[in-house]
Amino acid sequence: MAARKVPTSRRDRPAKPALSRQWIVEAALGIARSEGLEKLTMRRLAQELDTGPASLYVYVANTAALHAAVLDGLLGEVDLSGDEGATDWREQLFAVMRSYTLVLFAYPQLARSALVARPGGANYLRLVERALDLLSRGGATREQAAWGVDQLLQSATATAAEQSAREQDPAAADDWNATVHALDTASATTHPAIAAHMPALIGGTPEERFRWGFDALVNGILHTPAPVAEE
Amino acid sequence: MAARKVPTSRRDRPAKPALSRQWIVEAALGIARSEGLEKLTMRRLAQELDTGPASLYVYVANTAALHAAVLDGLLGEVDLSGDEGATDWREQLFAVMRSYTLVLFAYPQLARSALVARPGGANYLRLVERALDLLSRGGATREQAAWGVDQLLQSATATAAEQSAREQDPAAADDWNATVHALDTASATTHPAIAAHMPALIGGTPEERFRWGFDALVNGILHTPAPVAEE
DNA sequence: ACCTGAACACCGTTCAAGT
DNA sequence: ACCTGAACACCGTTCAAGT
Repeated sequence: MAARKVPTSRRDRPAKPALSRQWIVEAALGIARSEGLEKLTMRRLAQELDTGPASLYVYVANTAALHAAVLDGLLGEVDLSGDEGATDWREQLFAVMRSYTLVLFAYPQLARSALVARPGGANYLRLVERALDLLSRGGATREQAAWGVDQLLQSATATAAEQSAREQDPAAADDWNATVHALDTASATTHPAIAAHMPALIGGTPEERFRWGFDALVNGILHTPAPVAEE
Repeated sequence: MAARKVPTSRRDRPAKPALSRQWIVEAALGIARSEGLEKLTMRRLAQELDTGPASLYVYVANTAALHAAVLDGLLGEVDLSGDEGATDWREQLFAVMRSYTLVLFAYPQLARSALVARPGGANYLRLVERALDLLSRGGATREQAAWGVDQLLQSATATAAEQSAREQDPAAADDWNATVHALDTASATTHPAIAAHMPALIGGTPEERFRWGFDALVNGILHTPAPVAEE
């Protein structure tokens, strides 16, 4: 037995591979997948790669850039083919947005960073391309499609950020319960509208709400004229 | 001159006031206001209050609870009266959502935590109450109003999170520019839809987009039937 | 009951020095 | 050019000890 203690968390690897941006991002994906984004720190990542944190800065500018790279990689898992059986553009678009949401769902906390630092990678472009095409097929004008895709992606991202945080983080779940309780016990005299809408406010499965939100947004996009841009 | 060095950042106050939850939250609001949410740490707050971080835990469970308390305080600044001149429910609702967005705008990074940890305080309830009432007046069913308010608040919160991060954080602004550049240089052969929608995709003022997004959402809410809850 | 000092277990990032 | 040890300047949270 050597006197030097080897960090227990490191499974033995055949050999220490050379550092490279690709290898770093892959390792980062692994940590995000298995331990969550909040554990994906420069120090933790360096430990996984058998080096010191300073070494990573040769390939990654900072933590935000690391998160962006991980997000871009994950967007590759979004299924753009849509529902193959459906010829209906709406059902195909729904399937794509659902797949996008599920991908963000699977990696908690990443959706939050997607809201702030929008991805601009190849996979994000593919997603936008596909959504634009489907909305156009649905009869949206150029302006409606362009701004509508923005709304749809933002809505899906926000839903994933909210929902997945709730499922993973006990504190966030407590917050949600507190909100439900606050709505539930709001006095009928001080908050008549809340009382009147009560079963509906907290009702519905997440799936029902997601589907309705999608349909409402798509209907609104198609029926609301956008200001036409100048030449 | 005393030998003991007084922290330079502390402006001299008449006397050290007794700790209390209210006083702590007020000091926290001050830091969030002047230095941003990311500077609002337990240690920084303790320093501002002339004590050690451990003392705060008597009144505040953890950092998340602190942020939630600050957010709840800020929601008190939302103008619920709406546009007094307008008798139109839609314009009033727009004014309320706009005010909500502007409040979140003024305190960068707070919108992000609002997405994850929904506030459940008195000010949040007032906002929901008002929005429900206005949507009902617009002809929404109970289910449409209940789920619609959720969508409207989520959309406004996400917009604020996105936009304010972009304005405050140079790194987030860079990300945005990178996204714009990626869209702009997307090849017409590999991404025909993006190329075809190009002026619109990055066009429009934030105000135009916000207004259109609001109208699209409201129109969708009113024209999309929601599943009726059981008794 | 309230408050505190000190400690534990972490962070991101930089930089001079090595190879 | 790439990699590193060590340091700087921070974090949140706990806990035993004080008042």
